[in-house]
Amino acid sequence: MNQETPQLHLENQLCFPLYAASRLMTKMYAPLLKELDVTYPQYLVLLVLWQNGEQTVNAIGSCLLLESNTLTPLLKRLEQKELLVRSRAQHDERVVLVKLTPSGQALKEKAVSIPQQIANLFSDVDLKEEDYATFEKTLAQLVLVLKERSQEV
Amino acid sequence: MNQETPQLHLENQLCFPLYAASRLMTKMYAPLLKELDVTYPQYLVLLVLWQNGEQTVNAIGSCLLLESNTLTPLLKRLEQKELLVRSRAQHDERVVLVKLTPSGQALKEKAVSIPQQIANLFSDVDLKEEDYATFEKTLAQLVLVLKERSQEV
DNA sequence: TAATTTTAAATCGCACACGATTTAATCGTA
DNA sequence: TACGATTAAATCGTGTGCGATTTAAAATTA
Repeated sequence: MNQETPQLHLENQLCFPLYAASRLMTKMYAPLLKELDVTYPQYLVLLVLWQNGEQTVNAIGSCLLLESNTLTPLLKRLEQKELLVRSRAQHDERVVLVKLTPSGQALKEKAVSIPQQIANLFSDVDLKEEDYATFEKTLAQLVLVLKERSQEV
Repeated sequence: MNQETPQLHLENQLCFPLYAASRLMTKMYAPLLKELDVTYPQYLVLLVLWQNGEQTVNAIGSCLLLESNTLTPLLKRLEQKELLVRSRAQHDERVVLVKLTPSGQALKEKAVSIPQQIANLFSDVDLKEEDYATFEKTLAQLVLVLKERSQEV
């Protein structure tokens, strides 16, 4: 069809492979997360809580680049599952503290094997160690740059 | 906090940087796409139509890795904006053909500058040409592998 | 040909994302 | 101490994504 504007071809965009990879990767996690009865974004919140313990909605958001408009409903769902509790901070009533329940903490034991299970799904992929290292590093750099850019008002 | 399970640390996941990069990248496009009055997924559909011309819902979906459950409502919105028309194929009434309207075709002229504008936003980023090439190649490989895996039933 | 299976979209329900606004608490300053 | 500005969550509305199901048409097969 249109050969005059290759810059608009799907395969020449950086954005699309990122969008595709992100969604496909999430789908790989789906069957594993089903065992935990959580969604992928809920899993990310749990990762943050397992790693850093009790913290504010904003703190979780700054880890995951999400805001209260997304987090509040998500946290309410995790609260309904009794994986965490939300409470107003005493020293500042604006702040909501999020803390794992014992059952939320315990769920970590079921989650520890997930990274290895995901890695196993890639075990047969022939990818140069070196190229993968470059990939991870460049991706991290990209995220950093994008974060900077998005904060510029 | 928890030093015993580094495999669950956010920074050690591959999935999270992909998720973050995808969302941040979409946000970079937002102000440019606002000029066209389309969303990012709508823009992707237009890219496919500009590139390949009239085609079925399934064909668009296989380019973008989306299915009719996502595409049908999205295409209806683009139809309401009069950027495209949907019609049943005569030879097979199950199939819906999607075709740009003149105004949908014309919108391409406003879109051609977008890739360059995005590139300009990265112009000051110090990234080795070579590393970026490796990055793009590895990302494309990753998407291929993930596509294969997701098709395995 | 008639019954069964397959296929393409559409529909449904739920859970994100996110821009924009609102609410309530705290801060900063005159 | 008032009072406007700032801050943290919550709320609201729209638009995806996607698993699951439904609908209707076409293909296959008994």
